[in-house]
Amino acid sequence: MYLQMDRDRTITDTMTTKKATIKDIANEAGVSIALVSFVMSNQGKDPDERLYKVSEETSRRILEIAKRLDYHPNNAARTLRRGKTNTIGVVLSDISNKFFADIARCIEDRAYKYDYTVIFGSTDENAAKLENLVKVLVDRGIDGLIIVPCAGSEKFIASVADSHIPMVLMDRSVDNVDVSTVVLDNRAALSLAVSTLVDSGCSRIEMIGYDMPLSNAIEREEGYCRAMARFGLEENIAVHRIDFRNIEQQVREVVGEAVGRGVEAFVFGTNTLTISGLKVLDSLGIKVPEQVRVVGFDDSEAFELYRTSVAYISQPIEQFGQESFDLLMKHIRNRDMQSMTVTLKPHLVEGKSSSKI
Amino acid sequence: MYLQMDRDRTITDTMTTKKATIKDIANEAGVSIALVSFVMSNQGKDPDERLYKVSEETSRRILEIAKRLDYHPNNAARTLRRGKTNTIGVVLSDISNKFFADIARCIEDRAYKYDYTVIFGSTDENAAKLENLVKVLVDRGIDGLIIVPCAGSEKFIASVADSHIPMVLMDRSVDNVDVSTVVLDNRAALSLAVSTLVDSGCSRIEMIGYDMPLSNAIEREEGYCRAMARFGLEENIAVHRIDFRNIEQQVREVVGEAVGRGVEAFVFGTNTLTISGLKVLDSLGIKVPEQVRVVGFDDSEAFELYRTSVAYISQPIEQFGQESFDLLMKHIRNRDMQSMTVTLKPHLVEGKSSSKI
DNA sequence: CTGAAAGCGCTTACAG
DNA sequence: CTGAAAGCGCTTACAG
Repeated sequence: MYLQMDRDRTITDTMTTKKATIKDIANEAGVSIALVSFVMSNQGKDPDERLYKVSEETSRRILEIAKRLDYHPNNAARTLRRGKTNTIGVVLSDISNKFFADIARCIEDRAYKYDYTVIFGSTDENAAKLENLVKVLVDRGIDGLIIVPCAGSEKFIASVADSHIPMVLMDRSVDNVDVSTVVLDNRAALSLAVSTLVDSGCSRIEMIGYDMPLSNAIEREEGYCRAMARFGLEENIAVHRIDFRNIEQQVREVVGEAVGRGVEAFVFGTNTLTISGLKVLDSLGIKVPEQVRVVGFDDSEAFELYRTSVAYISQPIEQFGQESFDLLMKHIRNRDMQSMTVTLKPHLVEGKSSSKI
Repeated sequence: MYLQMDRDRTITDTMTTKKATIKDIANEAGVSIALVSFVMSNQGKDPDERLYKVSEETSRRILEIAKRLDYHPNNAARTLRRGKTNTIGVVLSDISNKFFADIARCIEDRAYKYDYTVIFGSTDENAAKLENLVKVLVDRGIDGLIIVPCAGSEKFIASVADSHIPMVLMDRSVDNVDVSTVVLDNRAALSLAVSTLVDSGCSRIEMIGYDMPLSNAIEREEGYCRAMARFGLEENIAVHRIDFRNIEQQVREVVGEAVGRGVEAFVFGTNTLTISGLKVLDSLGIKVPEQVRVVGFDDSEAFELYRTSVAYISQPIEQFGQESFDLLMKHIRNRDMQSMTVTLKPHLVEGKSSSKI
């Protein structure tokens, strides 16, 4: 019991031992806090670029004391003074979704390199949640935002753009808003998917996508339709739009019905839909690619495992993360920069299910 | 060109229109900034708990002006004054790994509820990176840390614990350090795995885990060995330790060799190993469960898809996130709290590959 | 080469 | 019920 109390007292003591500040260093070194601040802030800088010269000896002494006192600049004070947080907010659909988790990781790495901190938020495709998240982040004082817009958030996105907070949209674009955007060439992606299937002898190819008014969903549909038309398969065009709140059941119905009609191949519009579709096909006892061919979307460990593996459209994840971050940095550094759109190229990963038999 | 300039000027104007502060509100309302601050900080609070009473009318007027001026408290100033950031750091292995991504999502949701912001960092099982990340986060001034320790980080973890920064370890424990921890009952998990396989008629069951001195890896091995012993299968015990930097190749060798020896079943120690193992089995043309049975670890969309699906140990992801966060909150609120360990229960998700034929 | 001082926006005893 | 004032830790002209 006594031991316990001693231990607690020690904890409290340590707690009240405040962290060292520039004031402590200044006292110890017998110089002004201004000098300490200056030395601390000009560490890595090229001597010629420094505003003032500090004598080698003083500088060294200050640095040494700082080290001894285990000095760490107070971030809040610095932020308050500088008006810059070195933090960005990243608002995406769901960070537990593999596609976004992968991108998150790339952004994290890149931000770390640039001495930026990133705060993630998931919207679950809910516009109210997106709005709330962005507000919280802005209140926190982020320097910029990377946002995956969701259906219904268009007006709010426009208002954020108007407020001139540095911002980059990712994965999906929003019409009539002057904002930088990083997206996939979705039409090219679906064109790739259709071509592959046509090459392998299919003509009854149907698409399964989301029933959401999102740029990427719309463009993927368009890409599918155009590609089908290009191959003279207009009459086989069929797009099934799935409500993302009820994926499992709807995919089951759609796939079951389509297979019954003798469809030869499916193109799925997202990774979640692909997984769901493969499960359904499996449970129906339908063999891929023997009975039905499949082209999925996004990388998934599942695709490689699925029987002799399915083919899928692979998005350049790293580029998504990097380009979004880099573009945001540019906007942060130059607030007057023109907004721009970066379009990334997809590529097709062949699986036996799409190749010629 | 002129239009362009006009546009830029507007941007600049907007930019220099500074955000409203309590001072602006005070001026507008004809009261002191102290009063404004007080009103703003006691919004939701029970009137009886408020330190002072402010006249209804004044309060309402201030709130109204705040709203009109779109006032948002400056986070940096508040933090500087309060010495509390309402931000926690979460350092995990790799946020793009499904297991951690899922947990991250749970922590994010929970933190959001409690008005906390969370900053994630990935270590890639690299102790130096972990150390660096934690230092950056502490410099940023987080209120607490959730850490997935990696091999080699033990001493550093101990030093962080000594500094009395509120901290919770997750997924893995560290010996001889007085720190709260949330872990899976790994022995129970492997016991479940082995029992299931024995039930389905296997006796030549081998385990494939990581070659890492981590508590969870060690406990899973122990769990496997004990369970095998309990069933009188001591002589069949075989644990294969994989170097996590070279998973693919090593798993290929180990699995290939074991199958050659007529092994009946594999227990994999993590999701990554399971995926890797299933790929190898597939590429070797070995049918699961007909030729070899498999019990994997962690949920993966891939498992359900894998042929007639494999069985796997499912970890309670939500609890991992929630318990870790809640425990950390307790430590933040009560700095003298005794550290404690929360052990979560695994459960087995049956797949046809493990069930009796 | 170095120091004194103002100020970033907020909170919190203290005084009335 | 309300105000004046100090101070959180830092940066940045300004002055010498």
